[in-house]
Amino acid sequence: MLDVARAAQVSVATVSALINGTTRVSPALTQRIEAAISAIGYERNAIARSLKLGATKTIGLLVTDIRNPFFADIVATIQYALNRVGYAVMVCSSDEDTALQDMQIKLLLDRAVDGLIIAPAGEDVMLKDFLASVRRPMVIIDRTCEGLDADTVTLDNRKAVLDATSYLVGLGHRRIGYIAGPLITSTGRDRLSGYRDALTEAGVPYVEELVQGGDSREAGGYRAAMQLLTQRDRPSAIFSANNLMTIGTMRAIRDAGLSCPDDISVACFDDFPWADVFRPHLTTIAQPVQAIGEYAANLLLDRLFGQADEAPRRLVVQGRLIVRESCRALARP
Amino acid sequence: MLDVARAAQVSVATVSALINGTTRVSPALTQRIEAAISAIGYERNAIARSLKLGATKTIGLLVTDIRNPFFADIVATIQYALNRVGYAVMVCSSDEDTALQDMQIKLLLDRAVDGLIIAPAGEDVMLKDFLASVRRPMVIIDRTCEGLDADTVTLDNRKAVLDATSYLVGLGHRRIGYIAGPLITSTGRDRLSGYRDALTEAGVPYVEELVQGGDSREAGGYRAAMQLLTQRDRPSAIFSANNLMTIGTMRAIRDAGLSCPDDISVACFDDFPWADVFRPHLTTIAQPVQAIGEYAANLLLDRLFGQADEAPRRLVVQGRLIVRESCRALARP
DNA sequence: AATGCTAGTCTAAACGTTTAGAAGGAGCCA
DNA sequence: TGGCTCCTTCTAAACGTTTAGACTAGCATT
Repeated sequence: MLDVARAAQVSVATVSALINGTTRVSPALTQRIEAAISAIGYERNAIARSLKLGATKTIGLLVTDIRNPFFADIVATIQYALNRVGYAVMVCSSDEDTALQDMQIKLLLDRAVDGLIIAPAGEDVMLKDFLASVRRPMVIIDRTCEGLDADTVTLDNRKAVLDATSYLVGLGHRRIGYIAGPLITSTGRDRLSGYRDALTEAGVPYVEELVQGGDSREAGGYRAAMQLLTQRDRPSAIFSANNLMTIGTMRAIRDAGLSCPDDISVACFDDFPWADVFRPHLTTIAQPVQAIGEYAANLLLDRLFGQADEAPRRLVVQGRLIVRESCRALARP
Repeated sequence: MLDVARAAQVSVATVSALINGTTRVSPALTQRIEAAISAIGYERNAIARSLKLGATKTIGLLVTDIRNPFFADIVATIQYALNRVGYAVMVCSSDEDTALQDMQIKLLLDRAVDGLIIAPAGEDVMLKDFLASVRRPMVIIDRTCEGLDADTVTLDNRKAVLDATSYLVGLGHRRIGYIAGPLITSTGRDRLSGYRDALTEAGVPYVEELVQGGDSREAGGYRAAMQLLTQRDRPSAIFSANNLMTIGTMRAIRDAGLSCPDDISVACFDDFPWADVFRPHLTTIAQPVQAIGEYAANLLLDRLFGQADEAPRRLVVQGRLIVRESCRALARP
């Protein structure tokens, strides 16, 4: 900018004024400055600008796994919503690893992001103190973090699983296997409680051995499903608590030489874009992904522009059970 | 930092020296400074630091569609590789829209990224001049950009499709439909040429109407497949040139009331993590995604650290045909 | 006693912007 | 002519670091 100013024989203040349109600049100088800019090929240094303005117009987004289509969708939506208003998005993936998660957050903070959107991994309790120490606008998505004063966008997980389980019960299923996500997360607990509540409502006894813990990845889903499928009194249906574990579940069913829905019914959390194209056509709970992303972006923008000290807002959205063909009705005995 | 220096009664230079470990600091001062830092809760301002150092330790990554599992995987791999060496990744998605792409690149440059990894969208020619004007280390992945002096990592697309097509021919197929990606991209052209070359090799005539252009999204794949399926002399096999179009293709087959592989065989580009779990078990060309991501990250790091003026390197990796059950052998007539 | 070396610390000048407030000039009115 | 206002432009001080080079004191060497 100094070079431009010299070439145009004006002060840097005038160049800055012209570029930012903060003050009127006479036509004569405007022309000279513009000529100098294009002659030199000047590009404003964004770092110096950020330093002076105290904002980077960048937000950090941390998810547990970009490869998970659910989060890929979330990332795309948030990215789009924030780009529209001039913000860039720095994406990190914690791979469900709390140590990595801490590193990533530090990495983001060290890039001086103006705000954060986080889908937390690992145990709430551990994370809480760490996040509380981050003095930056922040919204938590997907899972909650008990006791943390931050905006959140979450699904009504209990209700969603309750609906799906009730649907299975309605088809006549009594032994329903449940492949759970990690119970150290609010999501894992809420979804499981939906399952329990549905059974209770229907008067079906809750059987400990029908609930198997997965790790929310494909491998965990596979192990858990195998456990269920090899029990002497095999369940007639399985509910899988997230999309990656569902893939593992289906692989286990295949490896066990069984067929869905003939030998075993399957319902699961999270929809797939191809669910009605490949067989078995899965019955799923679809999350309103777009809405979650938009809400998260908007909550953060509100904080960035507006009242930073307002009470935290907690948005809860509803899932939707999409019935396809992976669950069959049991004949009444 | 000034506050810390004052509180510890030292100069800012000493504080900086301690924090960065650039010079030895006596135990007495070390203790005083550390006490002051934790008392004040000081955190180094990364922007000021970047300004002084002239580097942000951040790279920009632009893909055409984060929701595409292929790119999600690429993003995750690159992110991991760069995080490991202290770089953050700013991700943008152009949604195959060249105007949006230009905006995103400007957005990234305006954040003063140290380098760029780009999977270009749209016509090569348009992009070339724009990218050439970006004076920053850069590597192009997935597609090439004719005439642009940049490092690239690409797949041997022609060879991959040639293999797949030859496989179909070997099964006895003669009328093989081809659902092409946009021919304004190198990827689109190279893949198509693999198809043509395989036919030529086998002495099978190339039929214009068997090649239908998709838009590389699901909707385009659907339209193209429908076109093929409703021809009087329906092809016995279809090759779909990317993963999203494949979903569209399968949807079209379903909507046409046909079954794969009984009524029509399907092979396609890009593997799915669930391809061997859901039916039909697709025969696909798998790209070495991890390798592509790693190579891209390493090429960029080489540029960032080393010789910025070295001749551009062009890496080409090989795909792998994974035969499953979506293609059936035709009885010899 | 003069000199040199080492270790630890400091001063001050960058890095490239933005912006408050000063300065200068033109036009207008009494 | 003097006093006002308005418009444009400039000066200079931030923003929070890093770092070359100066300085000091203590100690060993000649």
